[in-house]
Amino acid sequence: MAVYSGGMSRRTSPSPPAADASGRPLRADAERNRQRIITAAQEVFAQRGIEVTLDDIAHHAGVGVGTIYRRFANREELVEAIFDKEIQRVIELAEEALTREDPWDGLVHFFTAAGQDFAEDRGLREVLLVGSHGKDRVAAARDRLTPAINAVLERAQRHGSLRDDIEVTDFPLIQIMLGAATQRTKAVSQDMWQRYLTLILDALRTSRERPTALPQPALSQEEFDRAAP
Amino acid sequence: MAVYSGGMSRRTSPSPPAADASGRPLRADAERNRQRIITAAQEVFAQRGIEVTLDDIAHHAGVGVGTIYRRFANREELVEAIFDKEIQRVIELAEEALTREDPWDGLVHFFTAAGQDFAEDRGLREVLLVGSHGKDRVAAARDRLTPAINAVLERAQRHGSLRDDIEVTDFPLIQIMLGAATQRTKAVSQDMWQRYLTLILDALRTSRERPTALPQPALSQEEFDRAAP
DNA sequence: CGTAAATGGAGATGATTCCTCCACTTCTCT
DNA sequence: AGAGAAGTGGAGGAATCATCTCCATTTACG
Repeated sequence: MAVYSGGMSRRTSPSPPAADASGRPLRADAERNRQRIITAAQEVFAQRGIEVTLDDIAHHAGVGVGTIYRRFANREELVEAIFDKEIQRVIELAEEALTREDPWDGLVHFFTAAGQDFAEDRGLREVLLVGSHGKDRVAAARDRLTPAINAVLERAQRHGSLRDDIEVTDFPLIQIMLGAATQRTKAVSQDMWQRYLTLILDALRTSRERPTALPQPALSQEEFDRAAP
Repeated sequence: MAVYSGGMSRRTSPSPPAADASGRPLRADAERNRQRIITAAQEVFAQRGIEVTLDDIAHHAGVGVGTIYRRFANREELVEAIFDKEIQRVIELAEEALTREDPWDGLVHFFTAAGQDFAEDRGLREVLLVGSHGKDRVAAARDRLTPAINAVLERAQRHGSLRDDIEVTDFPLIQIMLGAATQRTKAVSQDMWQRYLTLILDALRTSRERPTALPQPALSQEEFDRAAP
């Protein structure tokens, strides 16, 4: 009963073929299954978080659990394999923001692009924002991420567009807040987080005369109820 | 090994003595234990959420699980008994906000008081904001809450201080976001949510020239890591 | 002090998860 | 083509964990 469903978002790029412990490359069918497992894990983690069972992932990949355990020693190893790649991407996003000409624009772009990644990937939120899972790996990633975020923020502050009292740790906390809004509303609207990001950006500006137009209409009471998990 | 620890915050008011099914009042020791159970449940739900086991609550109350099951048919019944009271309090907060003279002031006060309640009570957040638990009871409560919130918001909008594009469902979503920030930071600071509420209030104003001073300094990187669950 | 009420907490019951194991299938290489 | 190595699925062992029941014992109270 295969439920494998093919590619996911732009974040996916095929992993390089893996070799066996003794250096021998994987048999063709094994390699194919390995890719399926990785893709399935990305999708399932993204949709339902890191707590999902390996049985779920196996089922989604259309393989047996045994097959997963043949390639990954245990759950943790699979989780790492997936999120090393995804965390890397967020770092690139921050570095890229610095190349934008207008500092405020760079900041907005960074908050939005990261928000998009987090909105699409519950697993990524849980690993990178909530903590508690795979501490070491994540701490290392954060050490690369922090200076980049800092640069984005400070550049916008010198420029006068970002209020002075914002610091690095505000970024993950804002993303955590947006993630919570996403979680609560995603059953009904994928992009509600944009409404709240726009609000928060209005808060981050040094000053403003009028509200920025919100990109999403508020949920109706009925939608809000329907979205309840 | 009793761990019963006495009163909690202002939210506590002793429940009226309960009567047995046949109308007979409870024996003195039974009544005492019933109160202990209720208090313990409030405390434990508040600290660790509704998912805690009844064993935990029993232990915290210094009674056996059997004693809980003697008073409450099952888990769900206990949860309801606790949160009916707490939800009621939030409703009162909204109604009270309308009595404040300045509309913006009323709104700020309401968001803050509710934020405080949610920050102190993880169980309340889970029941009232996240949904998924005790749908019916909560839906009923929400029907009373909604008009009150609406009144608070509309009054501030007519007054010109609150931006026009905010609606009722923004309130619970903002509280959800603050709750997420609280959850992530509470191990290190109880009041971080105030920093982010202040930011959000700056977003909700129709216009402003300067940032409002933030009531809490940002977390340091080290604190942020240490706060990880 | 006798009796009805109340109690504690071990354990029955039922989920749930991770991971192992091995009879069987599928590849690959000569 | 056929032997042997590599790979596979998924039932089920082992561990954990939560709800709720049961009853020998303790406690309150007329």
